[in-house]
Amino acid sequence: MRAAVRTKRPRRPPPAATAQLASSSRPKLEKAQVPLTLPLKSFKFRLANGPPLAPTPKAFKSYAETCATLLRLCRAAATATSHAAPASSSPSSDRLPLALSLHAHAVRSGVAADRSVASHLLTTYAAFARAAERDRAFGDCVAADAASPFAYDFMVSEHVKAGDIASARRLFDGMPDRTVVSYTTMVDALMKRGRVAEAVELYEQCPSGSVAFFTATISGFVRNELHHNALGVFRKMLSCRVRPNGITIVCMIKACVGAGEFGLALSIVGLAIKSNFFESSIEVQNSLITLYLRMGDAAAARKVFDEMDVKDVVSWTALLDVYSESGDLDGARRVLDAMPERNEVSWGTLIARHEQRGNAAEAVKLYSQMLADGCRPNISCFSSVLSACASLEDLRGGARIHARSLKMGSSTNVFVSCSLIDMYCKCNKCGDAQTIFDTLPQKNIVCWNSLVSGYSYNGKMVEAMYLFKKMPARNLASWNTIISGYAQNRQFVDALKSFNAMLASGQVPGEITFSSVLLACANLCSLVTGKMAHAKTIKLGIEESIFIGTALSDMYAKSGDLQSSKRMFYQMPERNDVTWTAMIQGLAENGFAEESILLFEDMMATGMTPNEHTFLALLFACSHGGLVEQAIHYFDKMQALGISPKEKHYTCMVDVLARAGRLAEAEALLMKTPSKSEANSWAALLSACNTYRNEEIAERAAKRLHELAKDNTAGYVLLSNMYASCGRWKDAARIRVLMKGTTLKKDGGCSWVQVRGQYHAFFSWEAKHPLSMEIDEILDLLMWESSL
DNA sequence: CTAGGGTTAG
Repeated sequence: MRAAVRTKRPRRPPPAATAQLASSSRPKLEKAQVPLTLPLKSFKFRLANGPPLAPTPKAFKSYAETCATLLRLCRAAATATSHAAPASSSPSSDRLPLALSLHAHAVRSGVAADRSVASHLLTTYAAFARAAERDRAFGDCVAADAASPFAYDFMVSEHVKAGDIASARRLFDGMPDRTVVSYTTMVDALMKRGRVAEAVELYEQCPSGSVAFFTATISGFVRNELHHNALGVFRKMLSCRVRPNGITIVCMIKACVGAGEFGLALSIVGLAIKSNFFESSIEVQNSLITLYLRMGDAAAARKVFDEMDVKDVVSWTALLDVYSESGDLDGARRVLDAMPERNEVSWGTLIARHEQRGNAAEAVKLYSQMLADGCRPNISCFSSVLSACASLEDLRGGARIHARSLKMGSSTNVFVSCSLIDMYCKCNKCGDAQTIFDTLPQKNIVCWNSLVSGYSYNGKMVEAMYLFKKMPARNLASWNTIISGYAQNRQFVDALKSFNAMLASGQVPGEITFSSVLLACANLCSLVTGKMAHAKTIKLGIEESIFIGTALSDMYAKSGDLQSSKRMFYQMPERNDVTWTAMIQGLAENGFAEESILLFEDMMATGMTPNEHTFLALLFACSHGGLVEQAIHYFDKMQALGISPKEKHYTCMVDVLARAGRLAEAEALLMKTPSKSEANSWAALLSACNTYRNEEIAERAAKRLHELAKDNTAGYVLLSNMYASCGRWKDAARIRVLMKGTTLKKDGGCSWVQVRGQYHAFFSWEAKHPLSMEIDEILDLLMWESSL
């Protein structure tokens, strides 16, 4: 019975079985298992019948071929095992001892040095992940002069796969004749590790070129964001008459997108269609979706997706990004839910987009949903969600993610580490950030910049500068970090000093640099320095930039040169809400309240939407111009536009009302303030009470101020002055005593002069200037002379 | 023994 069934099956398999075989996702496994039994049986038979000697050349050849075939079958079994499900792994795993005994017999029979057998031994051991035996087999190969170029190629690639570039390189350098395959392997490995210079050297050394060789170089340049070099390699490839294939097209589309060469990209797409790569390759179609998306043609991207016969996760993820890029994050979420399968990249895309658009809370929420969906976060996910935690200042959440990244071994990745450093610093945990930094096995320049920026964020400019000086290398971002750090911490003199150091170091400043430098100039009212900075922006050809233009206009206004400020403003090719706000504020601060209000009306007329800062500038104008009615009008208008007033808006309103003597209204508004902690408003009211001699409200204001202004020196000073001006000397003295008791000190005055590009600052509370002794002496001399 | 290069996110 059994025999009958067996003999029938190979002749005419049942239709169901054929269908199953055809649809199997692992045809290799089937192929390897089916023919293995017969040759093995005959081999065992030979072993059992005496030592297999090879007396005639014909017999030798036949025996070597048998060995090679058997080893190939062993290797195929090993590869099939590593890809197959665990259940089916047991029948193939016993092939390793077989391979070992084959090896022994091959040695004894003298066929081990046969090129084919030697190569098979090498690949078999590699397939069974036996590195030691593999290396010995290769060593034997070389010793017996049986090492084919293939054996060398294979070993180079094995070292690269193990991450041992040094060994790969050593082997490559010692190769008798280097093949284009090993050149390809080396160039690719070096490019993937960012060692572009070495890769380029090999690229130029390689005497010939294949599609894979050129494509690997193109891909390497793209990976290292050297898109124009990639385009150059493509031109070289064409001039060498090497025809691109689908993989080349994919890499070139990426290169063109990176270089912004959309015209070239489209002609390459034309080439792909002509060569029929487009129809046959899902990857080419996927990269086309992204190409159209980056060109800003979402409809075309959508069309490519819709017309695809077969779509995979990548296609769906690309579509998801088509939605998120156009700002439709809800649509992107719908795509995510509709996808037949999702992976961590799909989730990561959505998380990153939410994080970029400032919706950090949603990013964190999506992250937990991703985990619930069973996706393991990768480097990018960690990086995005940690940035989200940083902006939420969510230390607990951030630390939890830190723990997971530790468990997954991703925490030492530079991207994740930088995000971690940033997150801990934003949560005011500089110590933890420093620990992460110190324990990093390899740091890049971004890690240094992150920590410098973190210290600046926490106002620790001494630490920031210490670190900045210790940096092994500095780039534009490093200089921007330290300069903006000083500017944000209002150490404007230091900001300008660093700017000068930057210029001296030969680093060319960028837009961000100038926005900090101009901010410093504006705050120091240093028109000369500001003008020099302006000249530099013209020289660099960036004065037309919206950021630079705004900063310049602001700098001129703050320095009192309204003429230049206005000229900058009106010359700008385009203006945004920040630009308008800066000009409105500039006019207000220089006392042109009416003009400021008129400019605001112009802004509204152009259809620009004002923000809370715009209204603050406007209310400031009203307050300084004493325009009470307008202030009330704009205060209402602001709320009508859906902008809720913040403390500073209330302060302005209280100020304008109080200055006009409408003290009761001011007090009433202040009582309505959602945040009761604004001491400055009470101080403004108190100050006005002083002017209008309203002791009744003054008492209440003083009481509130006293409660709130535990650390507000201005409040104490005002209160004390108020009592003094009313003749209530005892109260005034009491406040002064109170100030001393709470270790509060009135902020000292500070002034500075610029002499030959150097800033010299003078402080009222201590003699900090190194030459203060000499300066004082000369001052005494001058005073004595003038008194004569 | 026929290798070596690839698609989405950051």
